Amino acid sequence: MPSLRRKATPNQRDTREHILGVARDLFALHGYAGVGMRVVAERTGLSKSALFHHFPTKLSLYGAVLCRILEKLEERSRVDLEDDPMAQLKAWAGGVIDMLAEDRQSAPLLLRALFEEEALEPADERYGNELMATCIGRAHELLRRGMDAGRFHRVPPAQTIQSAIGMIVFHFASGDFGNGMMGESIFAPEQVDRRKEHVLLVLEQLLRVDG
Amino acid sequence: MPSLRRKATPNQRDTREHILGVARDLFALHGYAGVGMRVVAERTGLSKSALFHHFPTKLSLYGAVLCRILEKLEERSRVDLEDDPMAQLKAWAGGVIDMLAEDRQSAPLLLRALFEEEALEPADERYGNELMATCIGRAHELLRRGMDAGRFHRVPPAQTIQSAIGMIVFHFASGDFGNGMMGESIFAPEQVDRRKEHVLLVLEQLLRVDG
DNA sequence: GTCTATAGTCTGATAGAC
DNA sequence: GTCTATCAGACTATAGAC
Repeated sequence: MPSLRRKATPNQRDTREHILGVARDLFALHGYAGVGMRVVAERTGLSKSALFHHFPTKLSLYGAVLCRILEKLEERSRVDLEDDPMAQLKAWAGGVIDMLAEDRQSAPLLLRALFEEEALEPADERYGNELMATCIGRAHELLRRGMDAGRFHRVPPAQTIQSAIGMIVFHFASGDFGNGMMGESIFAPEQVDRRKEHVLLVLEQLLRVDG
Repeated sequence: MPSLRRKATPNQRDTREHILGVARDLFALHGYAGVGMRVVAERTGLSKSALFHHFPTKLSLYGAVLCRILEKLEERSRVDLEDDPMAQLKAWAGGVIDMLAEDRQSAPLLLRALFEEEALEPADERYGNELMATCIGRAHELLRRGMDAGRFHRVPPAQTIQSAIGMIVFHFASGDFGNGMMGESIFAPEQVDRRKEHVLLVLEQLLRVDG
């Protein structure tokens, strides 16, 4: 009966997952330098040494947390190239919004990773950049196709993508400031829907060619 | 000749200014927990104790840095209520963009302050919140007037402000990611102009009532 | 106002037993 | 794989001389 709840002697994978979840929450709230391995160990219920057994350095733990998030982002930003450009845009932005709304720690962590010049281990750095490039590349491609087909106004794609990311990531990283602005939790389901609606409206107004 | 370059025995104000500048750069790059008072002292050319004489705690130094930035932001976000709503919008967004572009450390510091739950000293917390509220309040007021006058479409003001802040602050905090996206430094003067143009275009497309 | 010296705590990381 | 015990160094902050 392998699918029964296992409680004792969790295997290596489960322990890793557990550590990653705890570390993600802490890094999101306090930043890389603000989190000590002691606290991570306490919250996971492990000793520090056991923790260092799973992740040989603090930086490797941080890198693993970031890559995990970027993998999800890459996965959720996929678009169907058969769709018309506006549907692709909705799929891209909608996917990213859903992902950031489901894991509330993702947006602050992503933002931090951008300006925190905390160089990751080279392998994580390469892998992370690759995932990010794929995600951004999809947006570039979808905008290019829309403009070439005459369905989108010709606006600078890089500017537009920066705006889209800003509108989306900032909002879901804005914490109490955002809660105060919106009058309720930015992660409340209906608030997430309203945010999606608004971001798509902004992009539509900018891009849509009136026919 | 009081205006000659004084080198020896700088007065208290100059020393404070010097410390604030050094600390701002460091906090922007490494976050609150990532900066030690030892490093701040080294970079300012003071001893640690001399530094603690000017700022009794690390938190008070951090608070002073943040408040300084918020003061500038408040100052630059002023609008002339006699102007028509679209001109007010341009003044508001343009002022904020200019400010963040002039002090490149401001945008990352502001973002950090939002989700870093690093409670400031109560006095700084209150003062900072007040400055921020003034700045945001101006945007709210300007949108309300524009809508009431029938010059702006009726879109949710809170959503619109979140989008404006996101488009502006994220861009100027995006560091190397942004540089890569734009193909040159996001702080190059002509890049700043292009960003301003784009953000205002987005807001115009969203808000402007065609006549 | 600035210094040297230091207190006491916390850091990331390791050694070696079980 | 997990533990206890420990390392050298960095941390914020203070005391007291000049």
